[in-house]
Amino acid sequence: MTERTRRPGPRIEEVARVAGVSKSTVSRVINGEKYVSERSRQSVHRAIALLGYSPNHAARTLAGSKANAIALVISEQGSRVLADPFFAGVLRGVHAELAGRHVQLLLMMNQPLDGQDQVAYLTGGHVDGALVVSLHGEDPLPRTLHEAGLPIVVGGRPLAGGTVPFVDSDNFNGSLEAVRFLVSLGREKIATIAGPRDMAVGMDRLSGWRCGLAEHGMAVSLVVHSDFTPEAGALAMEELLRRAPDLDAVFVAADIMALGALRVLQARGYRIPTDVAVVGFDDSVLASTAVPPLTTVRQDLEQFGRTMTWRLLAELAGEEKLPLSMLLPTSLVRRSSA
Amino acid sequence: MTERTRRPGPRIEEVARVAGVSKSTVSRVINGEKYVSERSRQSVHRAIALLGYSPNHAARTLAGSKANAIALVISEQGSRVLADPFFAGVLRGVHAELAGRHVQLLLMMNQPLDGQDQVAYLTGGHVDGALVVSLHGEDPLPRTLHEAGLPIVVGGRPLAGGTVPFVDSDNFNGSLEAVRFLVSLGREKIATIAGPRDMAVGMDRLSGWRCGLAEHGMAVSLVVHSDFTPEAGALAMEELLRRAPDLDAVFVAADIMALGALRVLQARGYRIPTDVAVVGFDDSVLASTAVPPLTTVRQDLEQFGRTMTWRLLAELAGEEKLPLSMLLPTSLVRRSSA
DNA sequence: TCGGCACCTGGGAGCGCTCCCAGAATCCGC
DNA sequence: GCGGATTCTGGGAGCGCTCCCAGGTGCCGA
Repeated sequence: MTERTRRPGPRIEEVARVAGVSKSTVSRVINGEKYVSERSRQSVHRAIALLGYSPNHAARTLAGSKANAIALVISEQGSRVLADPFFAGVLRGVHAELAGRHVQLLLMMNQPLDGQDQVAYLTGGHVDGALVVSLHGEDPLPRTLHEAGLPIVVGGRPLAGGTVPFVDSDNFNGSLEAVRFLVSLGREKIATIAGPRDMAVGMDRLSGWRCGLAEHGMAVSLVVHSDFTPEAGALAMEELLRRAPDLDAVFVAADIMALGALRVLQARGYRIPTDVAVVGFDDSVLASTAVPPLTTVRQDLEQFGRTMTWRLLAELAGEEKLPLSMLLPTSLVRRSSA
Repeated sequence: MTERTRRPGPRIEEVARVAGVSKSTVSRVINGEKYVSERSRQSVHRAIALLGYSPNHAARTLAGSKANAIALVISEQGSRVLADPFFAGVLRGVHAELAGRHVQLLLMMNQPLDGQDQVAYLTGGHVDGALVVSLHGEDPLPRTLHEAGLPIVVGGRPLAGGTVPFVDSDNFNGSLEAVRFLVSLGREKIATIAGPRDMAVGMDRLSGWRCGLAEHGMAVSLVVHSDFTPEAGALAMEELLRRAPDLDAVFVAADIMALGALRVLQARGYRIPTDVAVVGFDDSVLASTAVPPLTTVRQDLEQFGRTMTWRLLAELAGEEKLPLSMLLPTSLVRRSSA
């Protein structure tokens, strides 16, 4: 006797009836198409407000040619330490940019086991496009998806290069500015703790350091590669001090490594910044709470997320002549460590 | 002339044909219903694998009585500093628990502007349930959703109490253990920097401290409330030292505040842990990189996320006699600060 | 022998939209 | 005035599933 349970809320049909038009017209209004009279548009809007109508996502997706959803894919190949605050900031930006549009945000993490499935899912029409946050430069996922024809935007420059659209902080110029600042302070023996060679973010920051030193004819030999952990940063600092006990500045490619470096320097009796000036990168929470507070290069993660999303939505909207990739400005934040 | 574009991939009809059964039977196999012969089940599975079939989410949702999706709602009322690493850890757990099931994870952030819309969306049949991560104890959202009949699990005990299912770390016992540890070290004047009064996490950790002291007949007057920032932690520490310059231990309700406290203590010339023992809470990255490395109470955030998800899915599956709320064990991590 | 029940199966309506098509109304220049 | 473009509108097929219903089969106890 009981009717089959239905989802709550009014249907488009009901809106049409109240507005005194056909459901085709209501659909046109909802989707912002042209060829709708102002009169119809008004009355549809009124009806929607009156009934509290909200379109059924599943039905739109099924009937239409788009999924009304994008995926945020976190491609996790190690280095989760770096990823944590990075990720939260970016996410905030993504969400802000999506606000008000009828686009669902699906979250996927790239776990080793389901790489296959994931590609199938993403390219299977369940989403219109994807934001791929991939800190590991040689991750094949972005390329795979892109070649499968799925519109994507990668967060962080892919090492492989090629034609995949990406957004990244301007790591090169950020580092360059940091080094120029150290030089302006009169520092003459400027070392660096660089990121891993297989991550673009590591290489770009290293290039900036190199370039900054080269500008002033300074030697570019004091490099130690490390990964993005405080422990590795400490080891790298020890190595640098072994090679050059008289260095007077170090540019560390991530705040989290700088913490380790700071600890080693202090343990060895170096005064900061008097004896050794330290500059980090990221301006994470860690930077302001370090002792002494860390001078660092700030990247705006929320802007990062917004830009990725904007770029993807623009492509989905059919906009042309979009820039393939975009670099976001960084800025030096002066605190006490340099 | 061109056919209307269709999504790629095979349909259920095709699977049925290849398997030599009807689409009803294929549907039954996919949904794990009973009353399917072993023979049919096998051949359907073979056909699915052969064709690389993956069910269309929109169609399932439209036709069926459930949405096959859950929402992760980040209810952001300030205190984002605490939220960042917390959130990333929980998310990992949620995702891990969801792996392999055909349930989409939708992400929503609770921005002030769209509170109304959000409730409408969530209760409008777009999702089967929601995980609400809400650190702010008096957030009305959980209650609103719950009263609207949407199955939810809240991350973090709601202050209002009531009958909303939640998962939380066992903040009380974690703090209790920390204090007992300090007592076992022979400390006699144990202060605390507590969290805000309007957050359950703050109050529970404070209760643990109180209880631990009361067990040994010690005074429970050395309390300063603070918020979850290093700056506020520093101010709180200064206040404590003003009131009791001779304190010999401080239990800080969050690592991030402990950093500020540490800085103040060191600036005042207190040796850690010789003069003052410091114990934090959370075991975030901050703890291991602090100088000295922080003894702290560890909460397993991934487990936190897994448990929330498990609880929600179990409820959706119609399981009965589920515990209303669940507290997850914490453990003391001994480092150098105490 | 025969109902009754558990097990298994296929057919087909219909979920709530979008989008194609056909056609009506209006406007323009010649 | 008239053909054509442009603007607007409604009707209805169909997206890919789920779930109800009707019905078939085999096994049991009466």
